Amino acid sequence: MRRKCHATLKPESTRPVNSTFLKLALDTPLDQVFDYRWVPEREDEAPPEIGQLALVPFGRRETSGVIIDVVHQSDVPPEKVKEVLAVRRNLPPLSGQWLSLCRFAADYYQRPLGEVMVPALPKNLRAGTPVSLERALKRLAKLHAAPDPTPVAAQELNAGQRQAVEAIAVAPGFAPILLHGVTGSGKTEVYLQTAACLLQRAQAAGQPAQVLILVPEINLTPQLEQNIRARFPGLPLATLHSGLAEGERLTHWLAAHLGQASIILGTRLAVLASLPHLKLIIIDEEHDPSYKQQEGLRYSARDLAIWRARQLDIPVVLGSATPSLESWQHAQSGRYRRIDLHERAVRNAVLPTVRLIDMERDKPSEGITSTLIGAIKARLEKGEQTLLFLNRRGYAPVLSCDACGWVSNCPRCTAFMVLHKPEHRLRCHHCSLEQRIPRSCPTCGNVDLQPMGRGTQRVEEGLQQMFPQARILRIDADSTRLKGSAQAAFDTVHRGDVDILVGTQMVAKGHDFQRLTLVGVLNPDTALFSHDYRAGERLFAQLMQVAGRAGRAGQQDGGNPSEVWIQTRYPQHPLYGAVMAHDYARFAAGLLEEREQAGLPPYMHQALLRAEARELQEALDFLSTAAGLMDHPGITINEPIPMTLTRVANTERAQLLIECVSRPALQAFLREWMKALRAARTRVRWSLEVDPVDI
DNA sequence: AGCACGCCGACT
DNA sequence: GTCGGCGTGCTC
Repeated sequence: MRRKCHATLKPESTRPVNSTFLKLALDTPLDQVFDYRWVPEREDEAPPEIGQLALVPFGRRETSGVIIDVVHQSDVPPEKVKEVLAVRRNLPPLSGQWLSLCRFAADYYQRPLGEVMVPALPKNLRAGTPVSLERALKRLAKLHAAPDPTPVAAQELNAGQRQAVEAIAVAPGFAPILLHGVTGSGKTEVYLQTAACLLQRAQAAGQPAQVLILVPEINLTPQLEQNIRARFPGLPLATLHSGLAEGERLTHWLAAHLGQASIILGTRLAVLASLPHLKLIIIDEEHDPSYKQQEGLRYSARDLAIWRARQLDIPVVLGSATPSLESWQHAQSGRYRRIDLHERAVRNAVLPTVRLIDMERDKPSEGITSTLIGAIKARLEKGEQTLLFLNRRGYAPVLSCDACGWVSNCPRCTAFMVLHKPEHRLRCHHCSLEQRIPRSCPTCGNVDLQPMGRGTQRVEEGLQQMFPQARILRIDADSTRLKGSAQAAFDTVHRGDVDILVGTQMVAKGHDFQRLTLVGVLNPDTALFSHDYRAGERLFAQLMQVAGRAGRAGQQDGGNPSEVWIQTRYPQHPLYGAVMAHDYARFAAGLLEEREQAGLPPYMHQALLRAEARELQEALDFLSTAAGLMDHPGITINEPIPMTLTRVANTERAQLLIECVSRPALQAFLREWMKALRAARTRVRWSLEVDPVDI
């Protein structure tokens, strides 16, 4: 009440000298900050601080934002300026370093500041409802008091690992280190001992310290979390990933923000956490595409992590058996330091033997060649496990009618409806439309509709017929839809209650299955001829990764190394040659040469303007107009083209590729271009992606 | 993006 | 006569 009087006291007079305005970053697509008037409740109330959160009226609703400045003057007409509803006082303000990180991300990816900052904070902090920090803190104490598993001593390091730990630990200031080593070379041990080293040193110096460990997928957090807890009993650990409930997320975020968690383990979103005492960043499987956010703010968590390390002048470790070409090239040029782990650190372990099966000679039945069937049989007899990898879920990618040529097209997308047999459904993997499986052909009435091609469900069915006694388990996005079911499935495999595991890329990452001695790769060839120039790189990484799943059961008894069989129609393809030789360096050298000649990343910097409309022509026209909006010396703007998957959910999509050899020049152009595009109001939905990965 | 206002078609 | 379609406009 009193506030109202104050506000209307003398609207025409000069502003009071002591009036206070807050500049707020709000979660809105409008690229601007918003000024609000702040009035003290009591005479002696101190003004809010930069980095605190404020609740404000915005349009007809209430929203909260981050205070990015506190000023005594506003350029906004006084009648438009509204008053702050509340300031969250019971939270230490977000640091200047965190604000700079967000400012950089907003600037680099061309998004409004508030759209970066606000979604990076737990919803429960944003809401107007008061959050009792005490109760949060109590939960935190509980979190730390969780019974730790039996402590596990640090493993003895081999020469390569020791060199890596020392190099990282003594690194002065900003030091990007590419840790290159195959599965089983002991990268995790290097992470753990490096973290231990830094934390101990900080503790000895009486300094608080935090280590951020990023992993590509939620599925990988429980395993690593267990490792960390076993190694560091009692050490406060926070986890951050999208699987957390809001309450949990708040608790863990607070543990990080208040500096109480020493180790923060998380997926890409954790890179935007507030970490006041950050001293080391570790990015596991740094090449993994999951580090790229594919909607909203399309950031690369790896790139932001590196920026963050530079900002804080701390080391950052990028670990991978198959580094991204960007990182590999930086290592070649000397910008990153490369450390190779040559040996397999696990005792007696040798690399699995990788062999090809020529599908032209050995015709598969039920998608599996006789060679592979024989190898599976041998494993069943010895009580060992087999993993069959097929990156295609569902029963069959398309249902068709032999009589008239009808195929199960999605009515809303330029894609097939995928047959899901256990669910008795046709399902579009792009718009999620579902239909019953038609009994007969919708065009000609033929009752004999044929599934074409093969997904994990069909392979599972075929295996059940071939090996009726075997315990077969399928792990893919469909079989693990329920929360916790993925973990349960992996546990079943680890317990040894599975003979044959069939899975998509979900099974390719992270898990070591001790009794697994055979990996079969069913249909990798499609990636060889993809229009996406990164498909080969991804396939190579995937094959190396899935090959690494083979455990050491046979070897510990002095048996043969594990086997990997790849079924292919192109056994001469150089990619497979490099996989068989476990030779990433050769493969990368070849790709880098191709990329340089073709003018592709990492020798070129790209951005992609995407447009969506009801009619394709509208989208293309918009892109043409956008292309002609500004002069662009030194910048290549290509022809607008329809996207490969042109229509999704009845929306036609097109894109425009922008290229420049200079990143700063591209950034400068994009900044001006976005300003111009935002000013030109259009009916077409559009978005910009900087450093796109799927072209 | 939300969330309003505003002006034309099928219903209790 | 209203309910409601989504076109246009604004958010300190």
